[in-house]
Amino acid sequence: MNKIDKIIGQWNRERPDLEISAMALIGRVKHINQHLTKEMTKTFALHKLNFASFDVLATLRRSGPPFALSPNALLTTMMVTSGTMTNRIDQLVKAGWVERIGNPNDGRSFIIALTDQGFALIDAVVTEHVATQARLTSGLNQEEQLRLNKLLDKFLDSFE
Amino acid sequence: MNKIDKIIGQWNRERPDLEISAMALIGRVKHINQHLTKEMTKTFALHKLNFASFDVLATLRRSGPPFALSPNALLTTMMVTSGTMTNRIDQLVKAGWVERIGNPNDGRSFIIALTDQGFALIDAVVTEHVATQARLTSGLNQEEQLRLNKLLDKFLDSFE
DNA sequence: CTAATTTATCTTGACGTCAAGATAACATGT
DNA sequence: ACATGTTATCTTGACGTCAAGATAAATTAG
Repeated sequence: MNKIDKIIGQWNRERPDLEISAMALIGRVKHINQHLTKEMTKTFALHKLNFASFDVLATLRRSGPPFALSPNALLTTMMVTSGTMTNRIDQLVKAGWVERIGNPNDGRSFIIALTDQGFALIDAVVTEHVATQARLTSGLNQEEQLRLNKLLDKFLDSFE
Repeated sequence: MNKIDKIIGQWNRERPDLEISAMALIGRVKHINQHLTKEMTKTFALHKLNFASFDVLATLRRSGPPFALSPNALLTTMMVTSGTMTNRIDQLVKAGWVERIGNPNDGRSFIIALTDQGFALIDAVVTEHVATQARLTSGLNQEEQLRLNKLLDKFLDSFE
């Protein structure tokens, strides 16, 4: 009898007219996400990073050489607003992990490039991060993870 | 080939040493949660509510008569800090949906009680909310939802 | 060549949250 | 009684985010 089950029980008692089967599913997704986020953040904090900064560095790293993208490309990938992106970049520049490089062919635009320190940092952090993720999912065996992945994939696809 | 698959592909190319199967699973949970939250928020916004306010009103409503709980009980249930709770309550009091009622036996404590307007509001909103949730999960059939629920439940239980 | 439009990025102000600590009342041991 | 510790709630300051709009450069239409 966990937290979600208790909530469902309360609603069934108070509002038996409502068909709330979807609520349990959505509630579980929310709680799982909350827990995972909290735990992953701990790994980042060990390197003075927050989730947002990790996200930017990781996106640049996995984009491959030359490890540089425009702010616009970054905010599109991460689905955040331009204001948020500017803020994230400012912090990373201040820390010396990325730099803004002007585009000679377009006075408006820049590319955000990993510095050597930024590259070294994200390469180290992502290794730990992957280990954290493996630990967080270890409560399910290989076969369960596969089935869960398939269902989540279908769920996700249904939104488009 | 969705967004998650693309990220996995990039990591496999750039860091083939990493075993990143957990990343896809966690990434999907994150994206699904983000989408669900965004959609549910729209329902709340129709009634000038945000997610936080809905959460408080719904917790009071489903707790049953007399539809009142202490701030401490509320923040424990919702896993937010006391500062967050004070802020949420202040807003709801200002809007006239809850009221702070002092405890004659304990000068420190209050209970937060739904007003008649608050009760009427949350009863209406939750009905719409449940319909929204049903729509958001309609991409999976009954059997798939059941299997997903079971897997999520096990996943969630593995955190304790 | 100029004016209007589009594109890329940054700025501002507001919001919800948290961590840390302040405040005030209650409970307990001597 | 009184001092000490505990409990319940609120306050403050900082953070990350967003929406709206400002700025400035590039593009397009006439």
